[in-house]
Amino acid sequence: MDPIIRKFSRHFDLSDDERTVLNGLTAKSNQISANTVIVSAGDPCVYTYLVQSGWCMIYKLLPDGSLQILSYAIPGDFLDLFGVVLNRSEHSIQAITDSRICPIREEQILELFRNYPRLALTICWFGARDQILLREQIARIGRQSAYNRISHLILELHDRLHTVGLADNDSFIFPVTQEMLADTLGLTPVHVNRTLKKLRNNGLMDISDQRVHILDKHRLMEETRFDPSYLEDAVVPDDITSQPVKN
Amino acid sequence: MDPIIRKFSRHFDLSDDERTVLNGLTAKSNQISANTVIVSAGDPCVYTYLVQSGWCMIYKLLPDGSLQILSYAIPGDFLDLFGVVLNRSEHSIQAITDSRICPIREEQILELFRNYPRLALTICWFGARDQILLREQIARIGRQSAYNRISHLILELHDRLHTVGLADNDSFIFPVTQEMLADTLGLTPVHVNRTLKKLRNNGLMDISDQRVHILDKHRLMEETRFDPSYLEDAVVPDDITSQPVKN
DNA sequence: CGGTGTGTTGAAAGGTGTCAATGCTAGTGG
DNA sequence: CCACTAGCATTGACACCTTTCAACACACCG
Repeated sequence: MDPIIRKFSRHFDLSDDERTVLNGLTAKSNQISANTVIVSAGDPCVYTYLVQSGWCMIYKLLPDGSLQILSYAIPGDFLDLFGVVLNRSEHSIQAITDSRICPIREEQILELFRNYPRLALTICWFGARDQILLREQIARIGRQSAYNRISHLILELHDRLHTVGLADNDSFIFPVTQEMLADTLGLTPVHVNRTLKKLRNNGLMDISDQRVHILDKHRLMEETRFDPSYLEDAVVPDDITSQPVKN
Repeated sequence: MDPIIRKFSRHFDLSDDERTVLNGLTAKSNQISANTVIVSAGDPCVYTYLVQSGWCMIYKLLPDGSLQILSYAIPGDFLDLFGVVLNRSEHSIQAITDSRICPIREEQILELFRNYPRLALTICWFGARDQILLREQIARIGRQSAYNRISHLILELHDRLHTVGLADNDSFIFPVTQEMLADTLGLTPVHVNRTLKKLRNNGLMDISDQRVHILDKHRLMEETRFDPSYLEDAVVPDDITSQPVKN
């Protein structure tokens, strides 16, 4: 089954008509190699993308030359879903690994809004979820120690990856360098390194060789007070899902 | 003219039909007093709100007891616009000042998606803008000094308030305590106080008596490297705005 | 084989936090 | 009208988490 169908199906049962439209969205995809810049800040927003495989990062290059990574996109995530209603992108997007992404034209999204209100609403749900992740990121950076920032982010990623079948119970492939972790969490690479060492010595997690090993998830969640409820799926409200597809 | 009409009109010309629907959204409004909790984390999402007057804050209470303010809502802003597609709220919302807010039922938003695609898309635009502000907040907290965090936030708020006529060229009412500023920017109240003093001594801005005075906007923008372009309005794409209202 | 990116470690500096005390203003109640 | 309190702003001294600077190890790769 096409990933996009699976993604939307999580929220309600699709009609045949809707399946056809969604399949049309992902008819073609592009293979891109690691470090490819997909969207550059200031670019006009013409496409949104569905990540089929690989990791991407959404980031801002600040005027002082520093880098702030805002979020990571993993398979199943949309890149810049709402970008299509904006004139130009305020951030940049880059592939971290070799990736396969599926470009979706602005026009195709608008078509959903015109004629497929349930799909349009579901897209809003994806957007709402992105917002939740951004808010969680703010709370991480704003009010937690380096130790907890890293723990919390790793737990979140583990949960997200597990949902799409890319993590087993205690490990996953993690193509993020310590420097990128630093640029994500508002730290320095050096301090990330020291903190990772401490996490390892404490028997909580081990990040090495592009792989995260969660050594003691229970204690990790307890010490970080990680509450994964914000990652749960929602269901699109009945009163619209039960509507006929077209008005 | 009703504020909500003005808000949507900024993006395209409304049909009479659309005006009627929008007016219906804001038919009634509630006066609430300062410090009222409007939404509490964990609540089911039944309403979104349009702020007509006053300031509100969106925040998270963290498990360790600390507070992270995520964003501020000023008149013309929606509170929790996408909340309606979620099962429960992940954050809390509280009035900072006495405020007038206009509750909008979930069902009313869904109605827009069913029958008023242009309005639904515009709502996405508002959501996209919220996302941009959240991302900017991440960059502020993650990669800037206390000095620049405060400057940047104040410049952003000044711009936003100016847009809705609540700031003149160099000052605005600012009902935010130093402690709240600290909880917004990931600092301590003590350090906020010292930093404000430094900003004042440097002749950049003065915050006192619930009011911000911008003393030297040019230098402030230069030192902070503040680029307000992310605050500009976008226009909803022609190809949907030129569509008939109903399909 | 040298170059480059990444990880690792040490020492020192510094921005920010912590603790604690004081002043100020508005509001409350006697 | 005056205590009295509560909330907020302000300041000093000191501790500490994090940064900065620098050096070195290691793996990968052309």
